[in-house]
Amino acid sequence: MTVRLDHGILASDAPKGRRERSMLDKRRRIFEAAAVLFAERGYDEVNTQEIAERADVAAGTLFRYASSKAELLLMVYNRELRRAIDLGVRAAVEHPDPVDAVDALVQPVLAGASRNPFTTVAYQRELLFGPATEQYRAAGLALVAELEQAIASRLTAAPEASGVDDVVLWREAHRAARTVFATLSLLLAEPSTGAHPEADPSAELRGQVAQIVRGFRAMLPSPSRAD
Amino acid sequence: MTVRLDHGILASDAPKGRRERSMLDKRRRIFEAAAVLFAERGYDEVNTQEIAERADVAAGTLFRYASSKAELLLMVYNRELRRAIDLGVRAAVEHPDPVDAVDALVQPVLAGASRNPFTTVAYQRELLFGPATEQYRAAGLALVAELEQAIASRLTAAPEASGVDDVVLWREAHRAARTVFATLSLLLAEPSTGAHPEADPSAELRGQVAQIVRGFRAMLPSPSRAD
DNA sequence: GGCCGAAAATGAGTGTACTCATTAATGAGT
DNA sequence: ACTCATTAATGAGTACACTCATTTTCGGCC
Repeated sequence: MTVRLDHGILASDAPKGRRERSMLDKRRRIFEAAAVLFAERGYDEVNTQEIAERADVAAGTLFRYASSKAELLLMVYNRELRRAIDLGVRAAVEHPDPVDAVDALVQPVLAGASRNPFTTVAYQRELLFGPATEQYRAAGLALVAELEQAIASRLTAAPEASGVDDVVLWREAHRAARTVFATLSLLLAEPSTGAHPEADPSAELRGQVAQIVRGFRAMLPSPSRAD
Repeated sequence: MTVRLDHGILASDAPKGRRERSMLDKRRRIFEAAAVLFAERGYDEVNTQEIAERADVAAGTLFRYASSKAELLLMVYNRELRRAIDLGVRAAVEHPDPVDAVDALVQPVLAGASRNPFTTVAYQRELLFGPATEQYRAAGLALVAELEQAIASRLTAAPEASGVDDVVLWREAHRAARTVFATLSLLLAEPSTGAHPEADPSAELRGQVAQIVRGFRAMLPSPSRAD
């Protein structure tokens, strides 16, 4: 059962022993069990015992792979967020207009959320307000930072940004990006707040993005009246 | 069940019997016990048993006055939010400039939060992402709506808003107000995310508000170049 | 193959938020 | 003052996330 690699392929995708393979497989089983159960029945309605059973591990073993139930949720849905961001980045390059581009960047996140609204609420809750030290939470926050970075980059690339002091430009771009994400978060919380029963969250998001991007432009000192 | 009052005083502040008085007093004791313990040791470090003991009621009795530990938190900190909003509203009228005014409206919320950063994180978490049906959560969300309304009102009162179609004006004003609150929420989550260790959250909030208000102005169709 | 230290897995145990069947208190009617 | 239906209070019980002392498995070494 030894893995023989005469060519120089990286060890990372060549499991080195029974032990490591077993752990990788357990991780996979746990991930899948959690993913399926959360999707089918929702975060609150699933208990860790069930996830452990479906993954065919003991109850305590779960917590060697994710330090809490919330971390399991983060682990699973980080992948969805990853996908949504990649989709958004690819879609954004098609749009010359900054508003269109930023809108295209964030819409996939909203779209992904509409599949499991309440589990998305739980994900947002744990991501933004959860305990500070957890590994999958940190990974999720890194994804958020990446999304914000993508938004900021797109904004600074706009033609009207030329000739503006870089420090000011990037500060304002990051502010706008942060604001866009904040708005997106609140929109994702809506199933829970029920505060603004928007007929069309997607259109509302676009409206907010338009306003924020306009605000960003208006803050730039050089008043190049483009558009 | 008839309320007999020969003078026209409202029934609400005239306890009608031993039972009602006893319940009011219990509510007061529970509120105070929760407030003190949360403030002293933080939400996570206090258990409901301790609150019950300090309030001198049985463990089960707590849950007749607040349906969950989270509801206790909401109950207590809604009062802080109420205070902060009132402060903000009073401060805002002093400022002729809309950016200054909106900034003045929201700064007290941030200031109040800095007293108990982590308990504020918990409050935000429960307020925005908690279970949908709870009474104190609904009250808290109403306060948020009130804050957003105050912001929107102030924005529509700006001179450059005159002569703009009311529907557009209010739609954009509410969007901006919502965005301001979203931004504020993220800023309040910072102790937990640690993502942007701003030296000065207050200054950052002002920067974001400036951008959002500018965006609001820029969306108004009539391009009255005021200021 | 057999031994041994290290690492992983296990599941009974623990703390705690919340429930609910039972008990106690209240006040309206007589 | 007594009865009695209604409502509040109670605290032992339950469910569930999470812990940790013990057991099992692994893999390097002879």
